[in-house]
Amino acid sequence: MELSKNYIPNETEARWYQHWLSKGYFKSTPDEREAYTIVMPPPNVTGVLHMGHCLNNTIQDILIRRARMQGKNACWVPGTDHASIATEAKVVAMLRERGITKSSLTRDEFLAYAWEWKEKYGGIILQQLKKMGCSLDWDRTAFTMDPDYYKSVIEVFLDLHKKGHIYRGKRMINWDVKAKTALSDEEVIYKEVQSKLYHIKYAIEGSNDFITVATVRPETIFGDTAVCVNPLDERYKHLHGKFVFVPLINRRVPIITDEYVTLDFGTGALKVTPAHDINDYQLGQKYNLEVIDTLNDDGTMSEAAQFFIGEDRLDVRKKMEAVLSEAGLLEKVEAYTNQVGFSERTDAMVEPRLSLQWWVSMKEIATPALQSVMEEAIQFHPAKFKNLYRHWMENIKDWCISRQLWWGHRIPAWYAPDGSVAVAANANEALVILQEKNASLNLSDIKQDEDCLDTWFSSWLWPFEVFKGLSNPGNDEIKYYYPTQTLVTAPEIIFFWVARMIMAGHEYMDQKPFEHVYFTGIVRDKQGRKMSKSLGNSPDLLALIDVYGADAVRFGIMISSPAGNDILFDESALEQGRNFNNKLWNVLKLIQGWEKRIDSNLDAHNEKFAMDWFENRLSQAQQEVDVLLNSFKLSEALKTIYSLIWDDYCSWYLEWIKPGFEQPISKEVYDKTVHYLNEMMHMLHPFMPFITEEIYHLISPKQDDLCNKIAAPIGQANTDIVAGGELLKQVISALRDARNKNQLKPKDTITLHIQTGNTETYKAIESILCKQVNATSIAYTNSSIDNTIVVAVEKDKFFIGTSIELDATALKATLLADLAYQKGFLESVTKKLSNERFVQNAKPEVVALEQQKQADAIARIATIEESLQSL
RNA sequence: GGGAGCAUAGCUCAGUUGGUUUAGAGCAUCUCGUUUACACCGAGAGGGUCCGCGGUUCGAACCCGUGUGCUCCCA
Repeated sequence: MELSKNYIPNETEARWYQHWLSKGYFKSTPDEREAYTIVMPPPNVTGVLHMGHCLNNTIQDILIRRARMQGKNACWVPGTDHASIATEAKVVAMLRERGITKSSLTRDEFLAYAWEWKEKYGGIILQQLKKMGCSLDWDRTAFTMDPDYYKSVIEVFLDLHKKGHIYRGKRMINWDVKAKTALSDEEVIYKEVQSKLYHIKYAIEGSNDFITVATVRPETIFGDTAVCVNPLDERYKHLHGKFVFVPLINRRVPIITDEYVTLDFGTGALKVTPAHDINDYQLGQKYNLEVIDTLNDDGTMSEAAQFFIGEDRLDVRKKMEAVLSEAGLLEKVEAYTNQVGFSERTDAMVEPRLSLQWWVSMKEIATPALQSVMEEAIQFHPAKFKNLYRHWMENIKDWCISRQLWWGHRIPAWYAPDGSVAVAANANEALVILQEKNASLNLSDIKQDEDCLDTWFSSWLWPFEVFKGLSNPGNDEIKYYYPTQTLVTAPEIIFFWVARMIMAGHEYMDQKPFEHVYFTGIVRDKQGRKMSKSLGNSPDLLALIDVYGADAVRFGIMISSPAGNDILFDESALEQGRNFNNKLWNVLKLIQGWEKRIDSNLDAHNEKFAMDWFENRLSQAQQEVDVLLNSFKLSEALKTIYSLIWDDYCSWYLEWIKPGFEQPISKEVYDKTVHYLNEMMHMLHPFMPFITEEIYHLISPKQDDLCNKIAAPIGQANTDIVAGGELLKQVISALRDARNKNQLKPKDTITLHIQTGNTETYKAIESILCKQVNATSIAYTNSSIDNTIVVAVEKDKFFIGTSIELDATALKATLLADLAYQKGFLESVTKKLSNERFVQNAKPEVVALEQQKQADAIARIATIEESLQSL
């Protein structure tokens, strides 16, 4: 078959992916083999493939394909996350385009739209992963809102509540006074507005003096329960421990001190309104201040405000200027620009408001999760994240799990009209609980909590619930696949997700969820900026795959992806991948071209050295790659394979065994060469699955597929043989360099004399050496040869004879540079050796080594000086 | 404000318990070359104050202290 000039990926990739699918290679069912399980971090159901997914899933595919080729039962589970905030936002935007507002819909109507949207657009990303070659078990595709999964999430809520880990607590939320609803942080849009900064005077108790406080929201003073100053502020030191009176209502409140207050903003004195400001709320908690809510849910002043009851807070703000001024309590008003939050839905100015939310108390469930990482039952790669994890887990804060959204798992709590609450699996069960207090209640009296659970409250169950470990406890699959082997994820969600999965695993499966966690880097652009939609610096992956091929994209992203560091993505890495594809393709073409000239009787004597060397070099590289992959150094493993193929195999081995033009090749050499290529395709397959499968089949007829072929055991490399090859490379490079420096054209032939103590070594490689440096003859000598170019490699000298007129100046310059280097080196070694303390204190082998270096340098200098004289 | 991490060639990074030459690789750059797999190629070359300062040591890219710059997480 005639092969195309360059490799064309698209057709090949689609064909092989279909073939693998039709053979069912990616499917896994429990059997007697060792399991290797990865659960894919579920992308948002709204997601489209971006570089982060590409990196993440390529890594997982490499691990899972390697495991499969090691004969393990590899199981990689795909799925998506309902992503409550992101999805709800998308659905709201879609509805808005159709002229429908969320507030005009009932909860059920909205959810119907959301599901419709999910069925239509959800999981596009999973289809895109097929293009990447990801070997996922598609039959297992899971979703965090599947019916069983939903039930499990609710069950976990009920269970944690029963155990006393879930409680209700106050939290500052964003309140939309028009929609009369809480907003998630994502639904608040911050805008810069021109405000006024009011300087208001608070009378000091037992004095005629005032302390002046600056605020942009004067209407909130009715909720003030303290005034706070920085303890270091000299202006207010005399007021520590005193009390002041809130203007108009004359509430007596303390002056407290806290570092939170900045000295140079406003007057340096802060009014503290715990009910209506998040920072004030925290201060209030710290100093046990009273919380006075002065707003109704429609944004009008409540009875607690005492003044302006029922009037809108913004109207009151305007009126306050006159009222305070009249009372002589307004010192001045300044223009002030600040950021204010507005509702994305109604454009109303958002009011911070305290609200009762659901919380998980973390201390207790975090303990085993901290332990399993510290004791390395779960290993982090790179290990540096252990510190970060420990620090966070030791200072863990309670987790607010309610979100003011509809799309998600609705909180299983019901309220009676009197505000009493029951946590239960359904309304009927809740009613029973609530009737204990009030027997006259019926179903229509009670209302379910409007909020949803935080997305992470469902995804923390992922590693076991994809096997129905909670909804169908102790089933065959959970017993076989759990704990999983490796989790691959981004370090930014170590706390949101990784830590919580570990907690849930211990709490519900009584086991860690995974053995290894591999943290990828963050994908950035060339300038180091994080890839994001708003910057528009995220490339279209499918377009890149079309241009370069999936293998090249996988190569490009992995080669620039050192473990644990961010990756700076640059298209030139993809070019490198494409070029590598092409190199592989041309290897195939070259070897295939020899097929019709195979001669079974031809002797392989001249190629023996090359074959022995490569066989051992291959084993050595396989060993190295194995070690690197075991320690999750994927990028380095790929570099090792790349260099083995490109440098050792193509640039050296193939050149050494290549038959002359139209010349036959011995069957032994041909078979070995094909065998090595097969082995290398095997090594490379997890990284570049498509082209390796293609070449594996094209190079020789095959019954099996590379995709699920089990690797042969790795041979033991003979280091002497490998070193012999390295010496040969070194000699060839040195001789080529000398040729180059003396401006010999590739076509110009040379004669070679070698002065060496190891004639036998060179006898074995004479034919290769002649071919590689274009020498017509090789002879051995005991002394210098006149009128030649002299090259020294280790202790051996090479004399290049040529009929071309030599320009001695270039040669001389090179020799002089080398001489200077060697002399400098000798000096440093000699200095070290003449230091008595070094000789006395250093380990004997280190001293011996230095002496060896010294002797070598002296010999080398003598050779160079001799060469210079003969010029 | 609290915490974690990073700093080595133009760029991205290796560099193991401190001693295998005066620090390596890939990409990029430069020179030469169209030789019968490949110009998406081949053969070569140049390129470094290992962030600054101080210390420990016979010996520091590596250990300790300190300064500077950058990144991330939490508030």
